[in-house]
Amino acid sequence: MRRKVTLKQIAKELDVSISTVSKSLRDSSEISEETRLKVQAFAKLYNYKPNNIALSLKNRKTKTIGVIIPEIVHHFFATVISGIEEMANQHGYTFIICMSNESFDKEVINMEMLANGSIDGFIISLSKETQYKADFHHIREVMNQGMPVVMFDRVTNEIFCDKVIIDDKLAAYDAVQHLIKNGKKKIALITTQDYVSVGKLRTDGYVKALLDNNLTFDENLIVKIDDVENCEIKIGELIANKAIDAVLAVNEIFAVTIIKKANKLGLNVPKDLSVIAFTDGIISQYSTPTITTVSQNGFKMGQKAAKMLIDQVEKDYGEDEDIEDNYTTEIIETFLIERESTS
Amino acid sequence: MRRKVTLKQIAKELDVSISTVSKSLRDSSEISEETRLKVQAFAKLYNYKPNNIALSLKNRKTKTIGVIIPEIVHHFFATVISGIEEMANQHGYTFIICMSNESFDKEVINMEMLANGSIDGFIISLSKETQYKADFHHIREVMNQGMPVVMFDRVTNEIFCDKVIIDDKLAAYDAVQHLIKNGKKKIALITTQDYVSVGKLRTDGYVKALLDNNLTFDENLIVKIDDVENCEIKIGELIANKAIDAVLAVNEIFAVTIIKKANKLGLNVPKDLSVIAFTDGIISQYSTPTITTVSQNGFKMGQKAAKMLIDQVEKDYGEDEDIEDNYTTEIIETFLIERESTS
DNA sequence: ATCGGCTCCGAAAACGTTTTCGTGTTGAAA
DNA sequence: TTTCAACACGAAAACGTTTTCGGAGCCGAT
Repeated sequence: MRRKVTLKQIAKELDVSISTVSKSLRDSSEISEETRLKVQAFAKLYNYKPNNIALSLKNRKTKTIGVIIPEIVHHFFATVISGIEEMANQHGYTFIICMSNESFDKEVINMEMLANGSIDGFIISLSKETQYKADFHHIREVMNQGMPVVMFDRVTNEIFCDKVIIDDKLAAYDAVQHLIKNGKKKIALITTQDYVSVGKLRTDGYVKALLDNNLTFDENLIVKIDDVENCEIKIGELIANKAIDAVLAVNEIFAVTIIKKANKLGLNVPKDLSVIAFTDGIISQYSTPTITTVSQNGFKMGQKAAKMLIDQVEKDYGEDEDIEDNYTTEIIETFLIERESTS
Repeated sequence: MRRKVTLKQIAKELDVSISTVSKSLRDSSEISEETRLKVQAFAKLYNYKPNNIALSLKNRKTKTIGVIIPEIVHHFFATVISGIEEMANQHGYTFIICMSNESFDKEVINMEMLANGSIDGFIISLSKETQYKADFHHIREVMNQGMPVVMFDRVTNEIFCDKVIIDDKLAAYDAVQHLIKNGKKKIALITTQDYVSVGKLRTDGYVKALLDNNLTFDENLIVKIDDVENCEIKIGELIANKAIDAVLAVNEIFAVTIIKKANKLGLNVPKDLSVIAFTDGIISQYSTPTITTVSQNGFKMGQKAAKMLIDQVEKDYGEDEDIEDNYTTEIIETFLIERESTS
């Protein structure tokens, strides 16, 4: 149970100064070869590794990213994390994950908790409640302290910072276009409440596609669901009463739910009802029938977000105070993965 | 863009010493009420928060847990993380996640990367490759440095440390028993290679259940799959050639795959073929039919693991060197969630 | 006047690094 | 013999805390 060895201990043991040890290990030319080798050998023997915390304190850089997401038991977010980890790892960064559980308060607490020097910057996807309240003071706070922030997927126009998103409106537009091309005329939309940024945009795209194709836009064909738990009822009503022939769902759960309902009613998917879902996750790949989805490429989003953040962090270092606030918004391309739920 | 304010700055501004500021903020009785309030007001105004890194250095405790898992885009592991986060948060801990991607080398690198003082202890689930190689020197290494380690799910008997697992053998036994009770006689097992600890145990349970019920144990009814990608072929052969009436699958993917194959052959699940899967994830809940699963309760596993680790970390603090090495292994109870794939 | 005991505060060490700036010792050139 | 550079190394500051210890200054008691 030998505890970690420090420079001081090595110095004492070898009867040289701490500086000499440090320099030796960093191959400084100030040190004679003899001493250098001696120190290096000793350090290797005792498996010396510089203490990260001490380095962080000294350099005022932790090489750690704070990631705040609504939840982690969620294919899309898990995929984003995966992308973040890849990029972070590549650049020698680690990351701390906090979950807001869609709660505003927890989001705030987590940010404050990490903003005390523990991390170099944030990657965040806003909680529903935060988007609902439209209260972003905590984000401004950390940015004011000079901490870079990158938002992904659930973003807001009220904050100027780097962002990574997909073109939700266009993606929805294209999906609906695809359904129309296949002869569908009565297309429903199952989405979330409008305060969720991506939900609103997808609705816009859906509406635009209908109008551009001279289809009547029927308000009643849009089902807005606030809670995944109780989606069954509303979706059940939709399929039972509206004689629709296609559906665009903003997530997999909604999609698989309506497919199940349709099957129960003796409807065939995709013949009687075509279904497209946002978020290409595990459900779409393994449900019966498999579901056509809009691929969000969470992995790439994570990579981009991490890259942007790291660039910001390391840029800060050079320019000191007069940072040009030219933030960019990266748009990740989406594409339709066609499976059995459309024909 | 005011950067974070420090004790030193406050001290200078108020023309007192750093000690006075520190003590004031910690409500020390050494400081007069007047000074104390003045300092506190000033600190509040400038939104002072103690620098975490400095505290970590001073206390030689980071209040950070290192979590190493094979992958994160995986329902079970994501759930465990969720449990860890809950417990960690409750105790004021944060955690850093690293993925081994089932690679031994990456597992080692990640551990070494974090063992330099960045964290107080590890929670780890071994990578497949590590279990295959049975090389655990990196775990021993960090433990020798006095860093607590807790393993979960994918564990090894060769390391003595706290562990959190389910009783895989018993769970498999119970699942098979359930199938037998329902009149099934020719029960197949779709599992992984034996070096994966849980795979081996589940096989043992499967075999024992058969023998205890005087059913013939047929080696050919066990399909061992190394790679999820190519599972379709082997599973297809099983269902086509063996005239089985039930299956125990060690994960959801295998289960849903055989269900799909069965459907294609015109077999009805559960009537012609009953299916039980390990790991209660999202697929089982939404596939058609929904799948009966052995619930592993990843959330609870995460909680327990985090609790055990935190206890170790904070115990160390008191007892110094003569730590009683009485490690415990927590067994999380499992239960069968009956759904449509069994009758 | 001296002493003891408060109250209130500051200096300094410590955590483990890196880096700047001295400084002492050589050897060679003048 | 003096002078000067080159070489090899050490002292100390800095990062931001907390905490121990040592005083001042003051008041009341001897």
